[in-house]
Formats: sequence, structure tokens, C-alpha cells
Amino acid sequence: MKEERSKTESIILNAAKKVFIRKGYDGSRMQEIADEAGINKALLHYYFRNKDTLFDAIFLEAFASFIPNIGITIMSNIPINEKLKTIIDTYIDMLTANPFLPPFILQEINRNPQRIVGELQGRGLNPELFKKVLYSEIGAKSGKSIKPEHLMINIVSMCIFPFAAKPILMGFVFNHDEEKFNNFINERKQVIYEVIVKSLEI
Amino acid sequence: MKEERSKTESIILNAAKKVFIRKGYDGSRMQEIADEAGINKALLHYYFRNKDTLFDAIFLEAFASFIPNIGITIMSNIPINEKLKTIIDTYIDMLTANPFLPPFILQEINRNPQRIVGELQGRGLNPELFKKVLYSEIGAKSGKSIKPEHLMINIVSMCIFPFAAKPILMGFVFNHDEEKFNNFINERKQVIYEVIVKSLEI
DNA sequence: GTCTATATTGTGATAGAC
DNA sequence: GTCTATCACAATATAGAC
Repeated sequence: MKEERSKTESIILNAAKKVFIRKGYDGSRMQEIADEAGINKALLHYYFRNKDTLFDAIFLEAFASFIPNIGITIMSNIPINEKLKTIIDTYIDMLTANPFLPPFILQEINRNPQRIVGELQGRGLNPELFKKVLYSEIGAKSGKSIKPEHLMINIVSMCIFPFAAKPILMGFVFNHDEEKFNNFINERKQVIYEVIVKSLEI
Repeated sequence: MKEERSKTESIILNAAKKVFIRKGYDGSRMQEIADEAGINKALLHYYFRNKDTLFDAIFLEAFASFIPNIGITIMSNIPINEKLKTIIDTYIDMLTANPFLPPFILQEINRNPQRIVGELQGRGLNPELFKKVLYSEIGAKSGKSIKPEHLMINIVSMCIFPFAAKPILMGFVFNHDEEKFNNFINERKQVIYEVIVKSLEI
């Protein structure tokens, strides 16, 4: 049985999430997290031995959100284009709810790449199996077809990149108009789905 | 006339580039840059007043590489699909030569978004004009067509994202096999071009 | 221009009272 | 559990000799 999480612990975790996700590990200060939580540094160290421990608690949860479990969808019994539509919707919904995740995760994953090792376990993710299933299904629809790796990476690229590069897009494309960006994202599910389906020549 | 850059200054800039691009501003130490350059910290400060000054010298050049001037291509007189092919090739070539740029630029742009303001000047980039040109050319080829913003962002997303998320792909898709990743990138120019062309229903 | 030494401030972490 | 005070060391930056 998991211990009940104390109220203070939750406050700390929320504050740490806010700071770490916006500034990354290197850019975050224990003092700022304490301020955000309305407590002092000593209490942070009472609940979490050190900065690394606190950061790991945040990162692991964030990373889990960032890699949604699309295995159920891929292995399900619906037509391939419905699978792809579901996967795209899943990603865009996750990103709309957590727009700051992409820069945070990409930054931290590059800072400490070996953290990835073993993150697949217990999440029902088996890329080799997914590849096989996708390969048979897109091969059945079109002649010489796109490889599953390219297909999947095309999807997540088009979903995630606009959030990772938002400040660039805001400056170069949307003229610092937040509403234009939101409209763009709202159109995106449909746009990506059409691009992907056409790429399969269904 | 620009002053000639001294030998030591070049050594410092090369060292700083190496460190900053791999570790970002917050993760980099002046000491590490000095070590990398084979000099001491004091000399760094002699050539560059402080960390910020040195960083800016690196960032501005890196950012310029990261945003290739595709204006010439867009405004040129060749058919739309050749324009798109040239743009894709330009990006993939830039990224192959500088695979560490995406995580670095995305990280720093999110750390300090206002740096973008005014980065367009003097680079021949006029997004509004590009939009108009692309709109007329893709509208001429297909009926109700994809918006130019989506088209362009689809291209750069599919080009850049695999480099930004390389550690994740290495872990989840390529089983930590560097050669598989390189093969994947080699296939990518053609794959992206086909996806983009099909999305235009040409 | 380049170095050693040092000042100064920032930051993670701990001691100990309450 | 929570706080104040403080330690120990890391990091940017400067002074001053050569």
C-alpha cells in the first residue's frame, strides 16, 4: 500500500513542477521552488533529500504524460486510418493540456540521454510489435508503402514540433498574436490527419 | 571594415560553441570553456566581458544557421514542387552538418523567447510575402488546399524533430544503434518530399 | 595578452531551536 | 514538521604581476 501524500508534499511537488518545467533542471533554483511553495529551503530538503530527488519525481511523471500509451490503439481492431486519427487526437489533446512539456522533455532528454533506458517497461510499449502490425496494415492498403518508423515519426513530429518551437513560430509566423497560434493548433488535428492519410495513398 | 579576429579569440569562440551547444547557457561553466580552449578564465573575461556576451556571440551565429534563408527559393521562378524539394534538402543538409543545433536552439529560445524579436531583419525573410506566394502556387494546383503556414510548419517539423528528439528515438525506435538512426536520416529527404507532395494532391 | 590569486556572490545542503 | 541561521563549495568576475 502506498503511503498517503501529505498536504505539504503536494504543495512542494506542484511548485517544483511549475519551476522545473519552465526553467529546466539547470535553470531552476531550490530557493525559487521554496518561494513558489510558500515555504523555506530547509523544508524542501526535509521532504526530498536533494535537488535530484525532487527533480526525478517531476520528470518521471512528465515523461509518462509525454509518451501516451498508443499501444492499445495500435493493437486494436479498428481500421488503420481510424487508428491514426486516434493517435493524432491523443497527442494534440495531451499537448494542448500540457503545452510546456515539449521544450522541457526535449531539453532534459538531451541533457541526460541515458535516462531513457528502461523507460519502456510496464507501459505496454513494444515498438517492434507495433512496427510489424503497422507494416502489415499500411502494406495492405498501398503498394510500395512508407516505412512504419517514418510514418510514426512524421505524426509525432507534426504534432509536437509547433509546441517545442512556439517562440520561433510566434515571432516569425504569428506576429506574437497568441490567438493566431491557438487557431493554428485547433486546425492541426484535421490538417495532420489529412497529410498522413494522403501519404498512405489510401 | 570589420576588425580581423585574433587567433585566441577564434579558439575561445570554438571552445564556447562546443560547450554552449552541448550544455546550453545554464548548464555551461566558464571554467569548462576555458579548459576546452586551453586557457584560463581570466582570459575569457579579457576577450568577452562576461558569460552573456560570450554566449550571445555563439547563439546569434547558431540561430542564423538554424534558420536558413529559404526566401530566395520561395521567390524563385521554379515549379512549386521543386521549391519544396529544395527547401527540404536545405534543412536536412543543415541538420546533418549540425545535428546538435535543434536541442540547443529550442532550449535557448524557450529560455529567452523575446530574443526572437527583430531577428528577421537583414535576412531577406518576409513571412507575409512568402505566404502569399505559396498560397497562390498551391491554390493553383489543387482545389481547397492546405494553408501555407501548415505546409511550411509540416516541412520543418518533419525535418527538425528527429534531431531534437534523437535520444528518445534512439531508445524507443532504434535500439541505441547509431547506424539505424543515420540510415533513417538518409531516407528522410525522399520520404518527406513524397509526404508533402501528396498532401498537395498534385 | 596571459597568467595567478582573490574578491564576491550564488546555491545546495545541514544544524539545531522550537 | 517547520523555521532561522549557517556552512561549504561552486561560479562569475576582477586585480594586479609579468
